[in-house]
Amino acid sequence: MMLNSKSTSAPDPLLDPLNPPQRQAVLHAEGPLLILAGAGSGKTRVITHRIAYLVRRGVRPESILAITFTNKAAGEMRRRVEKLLGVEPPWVSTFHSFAARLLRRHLDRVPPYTRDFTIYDEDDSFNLLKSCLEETGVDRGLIPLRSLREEISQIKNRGILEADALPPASDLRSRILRQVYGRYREALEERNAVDFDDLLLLLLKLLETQPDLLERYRRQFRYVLIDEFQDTNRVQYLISHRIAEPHRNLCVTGDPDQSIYSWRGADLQNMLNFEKDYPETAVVKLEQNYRSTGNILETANQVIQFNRQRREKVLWTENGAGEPVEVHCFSSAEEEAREIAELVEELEREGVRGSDIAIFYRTNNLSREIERALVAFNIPYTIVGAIEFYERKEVKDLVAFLRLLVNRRDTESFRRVINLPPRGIGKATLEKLFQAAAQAGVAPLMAALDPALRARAARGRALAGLEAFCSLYQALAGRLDQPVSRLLELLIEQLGYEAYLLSSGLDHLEDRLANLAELVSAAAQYEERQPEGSAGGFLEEISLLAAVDRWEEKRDRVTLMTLHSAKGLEFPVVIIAGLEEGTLPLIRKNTEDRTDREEERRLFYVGVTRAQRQLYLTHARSRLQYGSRFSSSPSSFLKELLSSGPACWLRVDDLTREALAEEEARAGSWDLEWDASGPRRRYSPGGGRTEKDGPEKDGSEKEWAEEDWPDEDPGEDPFPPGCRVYHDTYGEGIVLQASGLGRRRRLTIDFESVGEKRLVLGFARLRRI
DNA sequence: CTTCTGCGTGTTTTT
DNA sequence: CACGCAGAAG
Repeated sequence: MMLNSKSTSAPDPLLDPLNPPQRQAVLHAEGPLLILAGAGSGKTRVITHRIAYLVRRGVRPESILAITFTNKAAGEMRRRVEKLLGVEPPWVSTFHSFAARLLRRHLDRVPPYTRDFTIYDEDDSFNLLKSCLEETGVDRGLIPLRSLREEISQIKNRGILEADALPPASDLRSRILRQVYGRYREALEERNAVDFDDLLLLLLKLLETQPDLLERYRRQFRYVLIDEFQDTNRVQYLISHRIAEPHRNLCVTGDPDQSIYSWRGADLQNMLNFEKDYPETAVVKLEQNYRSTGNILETANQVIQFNRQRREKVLWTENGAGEPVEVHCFSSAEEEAREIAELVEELEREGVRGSDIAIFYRTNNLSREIERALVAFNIPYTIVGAIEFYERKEVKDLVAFLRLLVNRRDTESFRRVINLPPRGIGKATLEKLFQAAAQAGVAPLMAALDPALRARAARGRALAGLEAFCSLYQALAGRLDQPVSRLLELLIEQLGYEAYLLSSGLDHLEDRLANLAELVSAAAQYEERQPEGSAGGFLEEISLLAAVDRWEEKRDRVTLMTLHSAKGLEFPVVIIAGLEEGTLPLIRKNTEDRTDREEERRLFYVGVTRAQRQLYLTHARSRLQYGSRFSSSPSSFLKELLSSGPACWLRVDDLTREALAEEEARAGSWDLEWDASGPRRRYSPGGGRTEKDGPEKDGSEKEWAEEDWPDEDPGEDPFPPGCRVYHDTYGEGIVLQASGLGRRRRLTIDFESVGEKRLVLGFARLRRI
């Protein structure tokens, strides 16, 4: 990794470790700069050294605005600059955190917003949108909420804030969209809340409508750096453009081949058109890779060359070729998971640390099977994302209460906690309360706190419940000056939340109770980091935290994450699972081409280029989904990998080759059973009945214990020629001949159903019969 | 008002 | 399978 550079003049820690293009990028202090940085080309190093270099030249650290993709990356960058300089640049963050920080200072310029606004996450804004839809009386069946939400997000990412600014509605759908969007916008303002898109959009509007603010930040941020520029959306680009326009010190880095967020509004055009807005841009290309072995890089290049919409770029390295990249095929996802666990175990036996191993997959649900296998093998792991801590019910409950304390207009949180624990306030009461609030022109919480108003909305048990809630609320509101962790403790205690959990009949009670403690300790950690912090600051931090940000690399723990989360990271050993057509590339049914194969390929590329020393690609022939088993073919990406003929950098399982050949043969045939429904077919073992997930598996799994598979041990031959065997897919057969030893032993078997096949012992699930 | 049951449906990916 | 939702009983 470290470059060996012996400079003749005095050693310079900022420039010496850099190669010529890297150095050029660092030295280009003034004027627009576009750094096309291939994977593993030392981009982060260039950015940190550039920041350090600017500071050394006399630029004040607070004049530098650096935007990264995750908070984790931001933290790392700050630390690295600190190491080089002894100074931490204060403005290194994600776009969203940066926006939140500025809005926290100025959003009261856009009434009715105040600086105590709440940030709504996906879930909150989804719920809010749902009630907006109900209010407007639009038939729910007309447009799925999901797509409505998506479209609204797209609108915002295009920079449109007011519903009136939408093009006049022509069809029913856009009329509804316009109407609901308008209502949603209003509802957010009433609640003093912003969603993720608003953070960016409102900041842009603030810069566009408040000349003094624009001026101020233009003067402050004399140098702007944007990392992962290929994944910025229009609004993000405009924010940086507004700030950098006069002084033109805008440095962007990115790799078009790693653009994987177009579904979130990321716009490659930002990168491709950069030179239009900044014609005097200097372009630096970083193509030397320091991260991976030659073989891994070869694989990466082979993958990405199949994309048509790209600028030619070939990564190269001086690193050795290393081990070949391995492709493995398994009969089922369960087996895939088990074999991955076994592989991890073996690697660890060889001395690889668990934390040096990462397992990637396309969708979160693929982690389950793998997790199960790792647990069975007693291998410690951490999983990034999936069931997020801050999305758990018990955590959300408490956070909602906290939010309501900070922002009384946060009606979504109010809804969540008003009857928690149950105190007899139901839909009807709530409805009346909302009406009373609307009439009085106040937020529902304020109506509840007003004795006259609440008496109008409820009586009897419900009224008593409201009163109980209000006295609790007021007691806690009086304690807002306390540290957040203390406030949370009080909250848990006074709500009687533990007792409520225990009597709620929810499952995983110990976990939930432990989560309460973890939340309190997260707050305590926040206080330690931010002694000046407030409840509002804590809330902001947790709502802008990404899954990876919460991930702490723990020694000896294998890491599991989605390919998206893997962006920007690197691991000595990488395993990418589920390389199956339909899964990676992911293909959604009933949606034509909404998924972009090129973006899927880039995603695969991102995964491949995370690997430093070893890369394993696995796929399974069948997978459980929705409770029944579906068969799956190898990913077309694997086919592409193999298309260049025999390659020394790739070691491919015979079963994969067979599967690909089968797929090819099938393509032209009219085999109804296999061909009817596209890439995903119900699994039919031996070509017969549909197999429902049955209990018979348990019995057979035991027989595949690892001790049956001597590794490179010539001992006795478990499958001598002439013996009869059973195979999960092919059924019964007779071993004709065998060669090789241990797990790599190859068998030629004559199956009754499909004829002769060659299989690799270590990966074929064979049973002697 | 709360809780239970049965039915239908199927979420990429994440700030 | 597993979750959310609608509808009915208590």
